Amino acid sequence: MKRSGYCNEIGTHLIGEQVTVCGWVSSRRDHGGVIFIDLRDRSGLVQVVFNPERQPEVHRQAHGLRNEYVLQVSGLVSRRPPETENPKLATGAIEILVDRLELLNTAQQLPFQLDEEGVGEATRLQYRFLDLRRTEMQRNLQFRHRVMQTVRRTLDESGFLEIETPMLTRSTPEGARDYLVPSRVNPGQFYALPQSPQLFKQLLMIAGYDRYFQIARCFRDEDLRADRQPEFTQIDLEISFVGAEEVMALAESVIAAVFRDALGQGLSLPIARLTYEEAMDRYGLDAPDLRNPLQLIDLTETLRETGFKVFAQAAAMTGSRGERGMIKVLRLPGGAQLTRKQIDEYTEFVGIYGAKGLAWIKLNGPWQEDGWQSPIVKFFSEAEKAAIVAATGAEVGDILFFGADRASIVNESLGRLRVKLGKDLDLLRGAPFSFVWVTEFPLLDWDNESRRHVAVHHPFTAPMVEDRAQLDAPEMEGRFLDRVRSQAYDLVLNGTEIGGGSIRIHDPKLQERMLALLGIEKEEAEEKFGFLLKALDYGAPPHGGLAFGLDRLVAILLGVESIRDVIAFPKTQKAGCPLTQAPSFVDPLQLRELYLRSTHIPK
RNA sequence: GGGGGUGUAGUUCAGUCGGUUAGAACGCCGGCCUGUCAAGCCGGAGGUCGCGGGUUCGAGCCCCGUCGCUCCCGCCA
Repeated sequence: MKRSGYCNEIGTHLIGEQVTVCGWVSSRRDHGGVIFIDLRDRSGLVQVVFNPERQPEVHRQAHGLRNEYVLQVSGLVSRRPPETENPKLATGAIEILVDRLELLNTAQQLPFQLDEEGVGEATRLQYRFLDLRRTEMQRNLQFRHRVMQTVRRTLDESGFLEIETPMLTRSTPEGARDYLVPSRVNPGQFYALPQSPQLFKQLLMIAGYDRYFQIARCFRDEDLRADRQPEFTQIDLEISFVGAEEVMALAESVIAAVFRDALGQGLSLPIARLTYEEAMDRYGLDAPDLRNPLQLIDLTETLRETGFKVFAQAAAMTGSRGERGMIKVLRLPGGAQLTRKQIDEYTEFVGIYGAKGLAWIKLNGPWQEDGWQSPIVKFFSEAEKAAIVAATGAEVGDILFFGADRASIVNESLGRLRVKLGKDLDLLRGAPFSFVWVTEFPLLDWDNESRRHVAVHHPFTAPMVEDRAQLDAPEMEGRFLDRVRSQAYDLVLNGTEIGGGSIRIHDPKLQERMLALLGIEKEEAEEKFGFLLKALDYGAPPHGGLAFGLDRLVAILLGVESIRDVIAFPKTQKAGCPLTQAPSFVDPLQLRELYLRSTHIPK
């Protein structure tokens, strides 16, 4: 049952040789006389030819072949006759003249055609084993493999140890909802599937392993998105005796290796950087796509005294915890030609993010000549108009979009509008892949719902050395702590966060203080992750690390919209698997063994 | 939990104002066909219009409910 190679490997160098290939019938063209079949395997296609004059018996056999039948064919590699070469095919210069045909298996008519575009995802996932035969999915998963191997090799060569950590672990506070696994031998108790190997990798640093990595499956029981699955894969790494610079440099070297090996492209290093503050100021989001030339401009000071009440009120706003009001503008060059309908659609769009409206000015001409078309322009003084032009550089033909509200609403709504305009109007410029580091994230954020601070990254992230004193000042408790910066960094690719990490706290006193600021009681901390706190007491080295979202990274590099297209067996938006029908009800006996009873009442 | 989109043949879709027998392409089946590669020509089969209820003389189309898939908000690093 030997085969001489993959279909795609049969080339002109084998002309005159006898070969054997195995694969699926991708298409057949039966002329009554000569029959052509494209035989497909994971490598690609090769045309095999059944000629009645060459092998009448085999030719007769070939009449019965249908799509997706599984064959083994042996024959002579031959240059195609002149005028019949197919330049669209890698193997298009040759064909195999079949002498022997073995029908390894037949196949029913497929539920969808493998070469059809736009087949519904429900059907594709239900028959994923067929969907995965498609060229695109073959390409995606083979590319993903290449990325993973490159990561492994690169990190191995950089002295990293690949170490596995438990999948059955314990629930941690903070973060996402856990997937729980009941313990049979410990009635009433549960494991949690890991949201990430975070605590374990810190323990490995404390244990002296110095450089750890893992391509780790992570689980989070939250609602899904196009770039979010309940289980996903992280390239997780951690290093001892380093600062943020070393971690970022290492991460860059990994990404550069992926570019070189998987994409065959160079990547110019170092990757550009922005602080969180700069990113929010200019782009309104912490993951900006720098291919988009549009920027936000802060007009809060310029228009603080304006007669337009909506703006003036926003500028005067001070939130309960120090969140300011803000006026920002987004200038769209050439945007004066947007229709009223388009503007209405953008107004509705920013409403999704909490904006109460979207003020705009079309610059049909200079303001001095009454050239500004806008529902709000009548409120502005001449000085304000001049200042708006000076601040934005706006020219005739442009449109200005304004946001005025709490800073978080202004930034998010205009930031998202910037992204949407970039997509709608095809504004993205420059290289197809644009990386940027975003650094100096805030350490803490105020959560209004629970009335306490929460960690922006996670509770083990170290503050910036310069800001440490603010944390320790007792009078700071519960006040404006969102101004403290952390040693956290995100790597952003084309406007999507593909990796993030931080330098961790290795000082037990600081870790204790941090937990106190997060409102986690000593007892609770002791119970939930006392093991980490204890470990910090036994000689914890300074350490830090980072994790890449492998699914997102691969999806962006391949230019596919959804990470489901780079995962072999993904789940639907309701976290189900149409192939296996998971999740499912289980036998009551299984539940009894686990000391469980469902409270669910079927409708 | 909320908002938007969508569901018609195996697949992708069309289906007018509510009106007679629900169409097309591809696929499938049969026949013909010796250089195709989107093979070609002739013929044919194939429908619980997601599901349930309602309005109507009459519903793929209107109304109510429900389910699936999908995009987004909330949630989630």
